[in-house]
Amino acid sequence: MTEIPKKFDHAEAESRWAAAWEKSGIYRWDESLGRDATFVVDTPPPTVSGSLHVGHVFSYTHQDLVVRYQRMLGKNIAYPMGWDDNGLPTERRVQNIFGIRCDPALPYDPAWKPRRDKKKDDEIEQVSRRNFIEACAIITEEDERAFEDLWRRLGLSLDWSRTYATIDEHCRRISQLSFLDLVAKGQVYNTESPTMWDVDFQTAVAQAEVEDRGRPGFMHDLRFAVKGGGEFTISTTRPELLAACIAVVAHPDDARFKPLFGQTAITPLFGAEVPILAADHADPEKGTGILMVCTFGDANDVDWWKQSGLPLKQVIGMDGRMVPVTFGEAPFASVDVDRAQRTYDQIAGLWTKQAKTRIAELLREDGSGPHGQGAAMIAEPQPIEHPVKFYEKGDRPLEFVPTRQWFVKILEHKAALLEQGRKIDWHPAYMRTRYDHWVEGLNQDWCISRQRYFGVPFPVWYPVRDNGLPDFRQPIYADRDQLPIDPMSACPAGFDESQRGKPGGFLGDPDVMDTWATSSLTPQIMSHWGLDAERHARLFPMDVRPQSHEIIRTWAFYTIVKAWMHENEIPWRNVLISGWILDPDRKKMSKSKGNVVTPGHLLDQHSVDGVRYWAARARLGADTAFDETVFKVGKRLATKIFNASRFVFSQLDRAGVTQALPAAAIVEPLDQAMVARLRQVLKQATDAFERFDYAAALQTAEESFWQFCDHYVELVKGRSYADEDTPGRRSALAALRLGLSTYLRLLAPFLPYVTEEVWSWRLTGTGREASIHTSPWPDQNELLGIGEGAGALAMTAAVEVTSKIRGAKSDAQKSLRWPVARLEVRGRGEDLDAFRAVQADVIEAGNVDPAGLSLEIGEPTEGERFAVTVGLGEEPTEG
RNA sequence: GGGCGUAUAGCUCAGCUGGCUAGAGCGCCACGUUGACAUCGUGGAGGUCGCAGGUUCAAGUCCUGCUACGCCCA
Repeated sequence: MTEIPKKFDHAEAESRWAAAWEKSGIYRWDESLGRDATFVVDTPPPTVSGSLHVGHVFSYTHQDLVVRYQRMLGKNIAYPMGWDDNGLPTERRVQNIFGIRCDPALPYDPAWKPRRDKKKDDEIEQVSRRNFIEACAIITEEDERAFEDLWRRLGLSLDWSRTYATIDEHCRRISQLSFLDLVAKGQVYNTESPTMWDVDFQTAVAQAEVEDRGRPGFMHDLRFAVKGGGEFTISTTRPELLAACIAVVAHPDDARFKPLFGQTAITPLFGAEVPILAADHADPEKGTGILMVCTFGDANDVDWWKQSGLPLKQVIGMDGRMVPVTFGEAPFASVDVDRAQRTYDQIAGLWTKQAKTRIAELLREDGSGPHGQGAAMIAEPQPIEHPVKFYEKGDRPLEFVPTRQWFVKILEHKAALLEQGRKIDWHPAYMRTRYDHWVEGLNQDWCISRQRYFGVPFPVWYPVRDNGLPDFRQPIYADRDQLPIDPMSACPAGFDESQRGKPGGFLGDPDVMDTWATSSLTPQIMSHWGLDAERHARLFPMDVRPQSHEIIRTWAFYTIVKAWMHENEIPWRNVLISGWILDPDRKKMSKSKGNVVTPGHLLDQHSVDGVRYWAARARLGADTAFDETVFKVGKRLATKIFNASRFVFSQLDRAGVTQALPAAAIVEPLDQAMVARLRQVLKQATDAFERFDYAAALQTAEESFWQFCDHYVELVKGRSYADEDTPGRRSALAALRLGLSTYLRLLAPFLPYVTEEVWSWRLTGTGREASIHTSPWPDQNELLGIGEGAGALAMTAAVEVTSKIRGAKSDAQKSLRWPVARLEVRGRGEDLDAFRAVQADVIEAGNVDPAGLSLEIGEPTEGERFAVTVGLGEEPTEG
């Protein structure tokens, strides 16, 4: 029999149990069991950016609580972890750490090794695409290790044998399969069209990755000439796009400009003749009410241009500089070609910001105005604050640049996607509104191609025509059994490598997929959709998707899209949304704000159980302020569990009790009253967990456990200490063991280490009971055959009278063992009856002289059950 | 500008479909250590439940408006 230790060394216990759980494999998914017996979790694959903070600990603990409850119910748990390692965040880190950039034109250098010893001033090294990807792999492996170490320490009950990474071979295969399936279903297309473009990263981005940021700008009022005489003034924040102006528009109902519709305007400086037209998006209240349409200043320009049939004048390049253009050649017509060219040459090659300044200067010059009269710009530009679109990870505003991209059709499926959202249970329910709003507000198809390197390639080539240009309209798709492939190194069927880039040959698609194109498939990645139909059926649709609310529009949304497109299914039945960690000033904790707390020292100081307790107190969806005092409370609970268990087991040991005693042994009213309370707690905690409300389950279990310790255990000590084997002692021991065993299991999901530790002393059994974490969740059936006795009323009576006795001693500044010579209890008949049933235990616990006890029927004071008078004795009795 | 959420003791939070004389823990104050626990126990003091109206026999709980904060979207 294990000797029960005196102190709880949480750090030692944590490493010991983490290793033991891994060795015994209690968290493994059993592939042989069917869907109904299995509980499947679609865990967020974190972006392994290398930085960990308490926010991670917070939300991942939430899902683990639910998982541990389900495991104790006897479910076969499928709970894998994945790493979302491809994409821009990794590329950025790799560039910074190794001082490198990818140049896809360079050949692979097998001897090249990345170096970490570079200084800031060292020249950036250009490496081949394959070398660059190898460097990315090095970094992601390191980052993944750091995450895994933390997750293991946190006691997340993951099946580590199922770990995946979104760049690994299996995930590339599933992603490419998904792409080909969407091609077959007609849900994906490639086209050249203006796309939101980050000029620094030089890649397209999707609507979900775009955010509006309030930025200062200037409103410029510019005079345009009307052909044949007259003028008007437009307002614009982007005068540098003047050369790209293709039309001037005002609202169709705007009386001020109605006479101009159908006429032709002439742009200042560049002398372009452009139509004056009506357009609904022109806001009469904004600026002068009439505005220029450029290719492209904003999304309105893009939308309007698409249906206008007007030419495209692209002046912004993919690098964010003004591209050289030739006036006099279509589409850059001008009434004064020489002047237009002279003007434009002054901004060609400049960044847009510089071009704006230069153009503004030119517009101030005399003669730039309509018909050569005055300056085109009236007054000085007016400072304004306006929303500007940025890539969420970018530093400069997005531009609309026409590029060839792959898109998934989502705009035409809004109704179906909303319907899918309604089939899923959201917890809390109001979070579905976010999903609905996002779907309703979609205005672009999902752009899934990125002009990057560390990602999943498209399994696509393009035939090269006789003129040497690729034919994008006739893509050659890879065969399913070829996957995963990289079209930059593999050939399409019927071609050989010598034909790459040659007329009559082929070209590989150089782009990679958006990281969400892969992470939207996490259910399919785990289930091996498309590869293993039986396994898929055992796991899909999944039970729960835990995540936080800011990625409803991305991860949740895209996953719902894919499951619907592939199989007309929902990916999971429940979505659990965790809130955020706020700093003590209630600001969101984020790296950029510099208020991030890292979890390492918290775990050292407050123990894993203490930290998990803090996370478990936060209800789903609710943001929580970071508060270290809560960790202490959790650690205190763990200590309490440890000490209470020591007491109970030492009593059992003393009596030689090694097995659970029969239910029929619990005969004392106080013990039966404790069991009655247990019945309530069990129901409440179970109901809460069934609603995924782990926080409520914890609150119920915790509160009741403290009552168990502070009241029941104290009241029962007298009988428990008895030396002879009486029914009263046996009842106490049976109830203590039952109560403890129940509370330990109720608390096990929250505090896995301390509960396993004390469970292992005396309660470990065989099979499921080898670990508390696989032991059965406590059930009402365990309490069958235990009498109701005086019911819960008996406990209430005992607690209330005991509290009065304690209060009297506290008031008199005496110790709790100070003798009570006289105890008068007055109450109603039924309350007195309840008290009588437990009075022996109360007398013993309060050190009351039995001869001094008197009961009296009467009305207690308002709001209380009993009126109690306590007469303290003269001095403590010995022994 | 639209939407969602939150506002309850000094702090962090419970209070489900209205019945509370509004709770817990932390912190604070006082007292108490020979048998589970000082990583503790006992007791105590703390609130006109953001503001203003309304519904109701009854509102922290429902309705309307407002204010502050957080987030999402434009």
